Amino acid sequence: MGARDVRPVTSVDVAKRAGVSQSAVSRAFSRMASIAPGTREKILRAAAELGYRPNRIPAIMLSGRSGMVGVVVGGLSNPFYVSALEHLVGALRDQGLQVLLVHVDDALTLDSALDQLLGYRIDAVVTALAIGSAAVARALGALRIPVICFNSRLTGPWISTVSSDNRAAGVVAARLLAERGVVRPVWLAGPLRNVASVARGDGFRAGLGALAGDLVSLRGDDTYESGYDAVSGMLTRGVRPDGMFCSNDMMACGAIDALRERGGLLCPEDVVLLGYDNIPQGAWRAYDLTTFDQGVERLVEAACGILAEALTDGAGPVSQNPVIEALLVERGSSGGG
Amino acid sequence: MGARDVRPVTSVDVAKRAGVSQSAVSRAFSRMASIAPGTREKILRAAAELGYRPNRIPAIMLSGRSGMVGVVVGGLSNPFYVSALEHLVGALRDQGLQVLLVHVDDALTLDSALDQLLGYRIDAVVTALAIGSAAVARALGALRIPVICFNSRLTGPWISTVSSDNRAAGVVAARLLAERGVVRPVWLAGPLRNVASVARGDGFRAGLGALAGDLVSLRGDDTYESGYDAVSGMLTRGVRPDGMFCSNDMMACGAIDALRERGGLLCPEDVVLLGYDNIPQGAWRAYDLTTFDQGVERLVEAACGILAEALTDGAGPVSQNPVIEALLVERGSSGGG
DNA sequence: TTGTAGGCGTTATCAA
DNA sequence: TTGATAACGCCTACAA
Repeated sequence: MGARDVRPVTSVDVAKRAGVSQSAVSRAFSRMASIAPGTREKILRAAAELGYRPNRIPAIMLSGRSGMVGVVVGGLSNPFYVSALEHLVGALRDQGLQVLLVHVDDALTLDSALDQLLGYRIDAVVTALAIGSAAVARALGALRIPVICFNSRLTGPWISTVSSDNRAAGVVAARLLAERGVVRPVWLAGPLRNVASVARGDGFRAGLGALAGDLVSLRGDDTYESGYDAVSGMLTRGVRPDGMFCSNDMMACGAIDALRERGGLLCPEDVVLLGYDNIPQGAWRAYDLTTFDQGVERLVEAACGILAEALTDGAGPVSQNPVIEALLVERGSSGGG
Repeated sequence: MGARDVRPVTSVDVAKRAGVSQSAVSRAFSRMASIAPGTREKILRAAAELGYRPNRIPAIMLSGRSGMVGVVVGGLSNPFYVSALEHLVGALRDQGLQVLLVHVDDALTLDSALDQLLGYRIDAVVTALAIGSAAVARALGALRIPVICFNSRLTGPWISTVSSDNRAAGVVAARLLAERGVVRPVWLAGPLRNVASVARGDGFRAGLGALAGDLVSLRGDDTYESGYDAVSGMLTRGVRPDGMFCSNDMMACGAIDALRERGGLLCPEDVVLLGYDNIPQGAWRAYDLTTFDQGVERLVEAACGILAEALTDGAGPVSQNPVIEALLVERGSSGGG
């Protein structure tokens, strides 16, 4: 037994020092407890002297609620998810909730990770996984605690999803390209399993109207490299677009670089190009990317609202699916800004 | 009392169903406990039928150890820190440790956040705060649990710091510029409080030798915008460098864009330019940035090694300060790659 | 190998 | 307003 094992100061220690009962100490640290101001002060002084810090663990045992929320993230290589995480952590803190962070590579990791988290009696799960397989849905639904997703298609009595209005944004993108006189549009999609990407593509096609017949569709995996490669391949095949909508900003940046390097095409002079997410790098001068802002603050706010409701005492399973409008941010790549 | 309040399945429930004592259930789920294989199997079956999941909270009460590590991050706008966080979370998981994430804006937030975390009886704190003020050091040192920092200067019996060899990298950067025939070097520093940046600058100056007399020093705040602005200002003042070392990749990207847009200067033709961190965006074609890779994996590995030692039963305060060599990654901005 | 019983540090209930 | 006492769910001697 080394120095680490010095027993932390408990309420009993404080009680002894302050000459009161242990329950009095508990009351001194509780908001809505009736205690004489003098007693409380005496206790707080004793507590400060001893360096006492209330232990939350026993309260968790009694209440069955830990005040912790499991936050499951996938690849953080996309700055959009990082930003979402950042805001989420702050918003949860403001609600007095702690974040138990889990990073997940595949469904297997998810299962074992959730298992672990359940041992800690987390109150809810928030996930920003772009991808929702059936296995994931099953795992999350089985938890029987509130689950909140971003841009997913998962459903179930305990599952809520906060989405950006992907389809509407796709329509707006199409209209913008049409306005700019685009006649050879290209759609750079994300992975098929990314439902947000699918919705963006659907909206884009719908918005193109008659022009949709000429639409060239490419597919990437939401990374910069995949955008670069997809466009390089397209150029090699002799396709030279004059307008392009990319399912996210990372791919859009790759597309811009490929257009310039492999095709000598510049945005917006030769190609009117749009992305999605409004990541910081899109605003960097080398890209100056027109894009859609999902409104991370509003997404997170909606998520936390649902969470608050779901965690209300006596609330049953909560399932809501708010949709948040994405806002066009015009910069140079579309000839705006 | 709504649906959420259905009492979770406990070991007593399982015991009843399996027709054994509660302690038998506890043993069935514990590694090094003597239990008859048949009994264990019977119990596991009953547990599966009931959907029992061992509750870790009581064990925390008994042992005083939660298996949770507080991870404190500052701005996640720098992808380098994101990558470090990502690796860290994975590595801690592999050690059976959970991550309680805290996002901190200022010393005040830190204090209250640490207070909260202590209530959860976290076993240690890992922080990737770029900035270590005296207040932060005091707050962390007062915890009396192991604290591990990245690239900090914090000291104390409970505090360890894992650093990249910032000074040595600075020397290497200077030598590389000299080799490339640079005669008008520029150093773009980060904030003064960033000790890693200071060390990089010291090494750079030392490595320049006689050339150091002509060194132009700029200061940014580690963001893209600050790099862009600092270089724009420099160009306005008529300074036209032929070599540049930037304290991090974000500023380096800003510098490259400013050199091109505001000065018509290209890298590497006109300016040999280096960054630090090896963030993914540096590899994007628009930047093709030569940089130093801190070796996140090795940094994290070192941190976890220290942590494992510090969390060994009976270990006293552990304080180590390993330094990890940063590796030059040559790409186009220095004329290499 | 198995069961019984005590205790971990709080909060909540009840009596004083 | 206070203090004594019973939980909370599991782990761990100790006894059988």
